[in-house]
Amino acid sequence: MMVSTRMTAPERRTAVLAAAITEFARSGYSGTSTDAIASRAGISQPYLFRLFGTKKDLFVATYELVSDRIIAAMTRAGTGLTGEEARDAMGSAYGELLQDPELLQVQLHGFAAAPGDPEIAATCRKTFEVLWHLIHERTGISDDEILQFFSMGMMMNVMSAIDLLSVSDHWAQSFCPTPEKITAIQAASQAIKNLRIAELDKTQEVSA
Amino acid sequence: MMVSTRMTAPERRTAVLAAAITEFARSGYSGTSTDAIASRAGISQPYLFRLFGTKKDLFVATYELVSDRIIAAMTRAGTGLTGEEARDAMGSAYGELLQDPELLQVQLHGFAAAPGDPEIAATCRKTFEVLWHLIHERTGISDDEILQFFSMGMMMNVMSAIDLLSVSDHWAQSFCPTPEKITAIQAASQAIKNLRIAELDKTQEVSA
DNA sequence: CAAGTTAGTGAGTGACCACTCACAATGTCT
DNA sequence: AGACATTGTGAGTGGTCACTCACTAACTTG
Repeated sequence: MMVSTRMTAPERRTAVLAAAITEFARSGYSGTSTDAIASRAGISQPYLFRLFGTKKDLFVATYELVSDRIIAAMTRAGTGLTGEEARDAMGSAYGELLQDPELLQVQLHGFAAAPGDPEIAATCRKTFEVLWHLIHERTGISDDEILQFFSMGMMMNVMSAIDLLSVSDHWAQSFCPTPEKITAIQAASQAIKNLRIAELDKTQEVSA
Repeated sequence: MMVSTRMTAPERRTAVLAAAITEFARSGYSGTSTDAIASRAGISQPYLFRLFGTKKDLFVATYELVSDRIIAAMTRAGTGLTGEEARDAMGSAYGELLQDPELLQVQLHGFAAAPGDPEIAATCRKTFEVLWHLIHERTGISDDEILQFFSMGMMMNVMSAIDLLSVSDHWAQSFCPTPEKITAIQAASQAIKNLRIAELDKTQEVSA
């Protein structure tokens, strides 16, 4: 019936990771079933275990992929610049990730899962370490400024998770780092919400 | 066998909420079983459902209690002060919560659960709103400064979750907001870790 | 003490979940 | 064409989970 598109194992792994980002972003480590990831990736659930071994291994791999993408985006933004220019460029690069909230949300779910799992906690600390040195070396800003830089990043993670910018009141909009981006981010936020609703409808259709 | 200490329902509710804070802090919304909370609270699991109706209702109640405590701590710190003095006092009050990480971790788990549950997301936004107005009215600082204030708070939530201050390298210690508190916080972090290990041992004894 | 109310539990139930194993389909190489 | 390796799945399995129901134990009030 279904035309089976065979892939190489590495190809399939990256496809599974893409699905895992979406599912883990929404429901977190414990809240996501391996079944949900497998069916989103278009493979059977047993094969997912052959590719990744364990749910935790898959989560860590997903988290690390997300971290790599974030680090890559910031590195890209900072190349050729130094000092505060580099800092600002890297900061905006992180801010632009708000428009693709899945990455930030997976990161947040890594942090949230950390108190219950030392291995995940260690992975999170490792990416902190890499990012700290990246910023330190590229920008040369002070420790305090790096702390503020990270803080703003964590704030954005949370903002994207609780969809803060969907509130139109002044207090909520005042969280938007750069006013001229408000409309773009709101549009993105709305688009994602529509996508989710559409998906929900689809699920209901199927189960009906 | 067990001497049953009967309580009134409200008393029992607060006892259950205390247990829920501990369990949800460690394992989050999906990762925590109602059984774990009930047995920590010393009651049967069916009675937990009679008291709270639903796991989600219990989580929201726990999150709201935590928020109330955080807001109370900051309000207490800020009374009698204005402007930057009030801001600094409230900031240190939040910083001191690092020594009792359960509150910050429950908050973080609320944020993490938000993308998967609109009701939880709305609850999180509500506490953001209350806190924003509290800070705005008590300190009168600018919107940007409030953003920075919140950002630092979110940073501390994450720091406590991934136990960042347990790393002794310079980059990690540079995240500690006030150097003179390092030893106190590290001591607290170590004490909590010991507690957890002791608990784990106890569990293993029981199951052995 | 009897009647009523409130606190509390033992024993399930159906659904789901991480993970396994034996086996099939599809390619590649000679 | 046949041997071999790789990709992939159907059908489970033991365990856990949120939640329910019928019931008992204890306090309160007249």
